[in-house]
Amino acid sequence: MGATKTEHFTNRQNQIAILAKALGHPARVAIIEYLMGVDTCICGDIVNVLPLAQPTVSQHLKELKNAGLIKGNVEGNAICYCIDETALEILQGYFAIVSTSLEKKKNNCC
Amino acid sequence: MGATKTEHFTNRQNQIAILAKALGHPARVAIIEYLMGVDTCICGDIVNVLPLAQPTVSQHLKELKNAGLIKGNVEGNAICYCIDETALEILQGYFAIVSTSLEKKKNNCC
DNA sequence: TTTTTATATTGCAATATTACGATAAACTTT
DNA sequence: AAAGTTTATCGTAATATTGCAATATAAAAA
Repeated sequence: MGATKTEHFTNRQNQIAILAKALGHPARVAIIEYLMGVDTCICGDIVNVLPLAQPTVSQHLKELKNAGLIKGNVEGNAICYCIDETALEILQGYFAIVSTSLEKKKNNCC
Repeated sequence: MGATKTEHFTNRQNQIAILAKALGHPARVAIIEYLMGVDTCICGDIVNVLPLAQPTVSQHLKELKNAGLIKGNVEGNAICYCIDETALEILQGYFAIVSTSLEKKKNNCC
C-alpha cells in the first residue's frame, strides 16, 4: 500500500490537499514568491534564483503547474511562467473561512 | 540525495512549507475540518469519522501536531486534540498577503 | 486485579518525493 | 546549417510518505 485514498474524501478536501501539498516544499514557496515579485511574467531566470540544479527546478515547476498554482506558456526560447491567481484565491478563501470559523469559538478549546 | 535543502531557504518559506505540507493530505484536511466543527475539544472519536484504520489516523494526527497545526492534551482515557489557532492564522495571513499582492498587478500576466 | 476501551508505537510493504547528472528537445543566433 | 542557449525528460539513488496488522501502553470500568 502507500497510495492516498482520495476517493474517501470530498472534492474540496482533495483540492485543498493538492494545492497545499504543492506548497509543501520551500523551493516551491520560493518560486511562487519570486513570481509574485516580478512585474512581467517573461521570467526565464528562475533557475538562477534558486539554490537547486536546473532539472530539480524544472521538476518543481512541473508540480506547481500540475497542482494548478502556475501557468506556463512557451515564449520563444524561454518559458513564461505565471501565477494562477485562481488557485491562490481558493487557498486565501479557504483559510479566511477557517479563521473566521475559529474566531467564533474563541476559548472553547484547551 | 532526496533530502529537502531547507538550509537554503528563508525561515518563513520553510515554515509555510511545513504547514502546507501537513495539509497536503485530504485526511489531514478532514481532521482539521472536523476539529473545527466540534464545539468542545474532548473529541476522542476522530478515528470513527475517518475512512482509515486507527494507526493511520494516529499517524496523521502526529504529523499535524509536529507541524504545529493541532495541540494535544492527555484527558484521561481519551486524548483531547484541538486546533492550534496560531498556525492557521499564519496561513490565513500569508495567503491574504499573497492575494492582495496579486490584485495590485492584475493583467500584468499572461 | 482483571477486563475493557482508546490511543500510540512498531514493523513492514508499496509508493511517492527529492535531487541531480546525462541527455534530449526546441528555439536563437551566427 | 552549425553552434549556443534554455527548458524538459530520463535514469537513478536516497529518503519520505502512506497504510495497516500486530502489538504496546495507559487509563477507566468491572
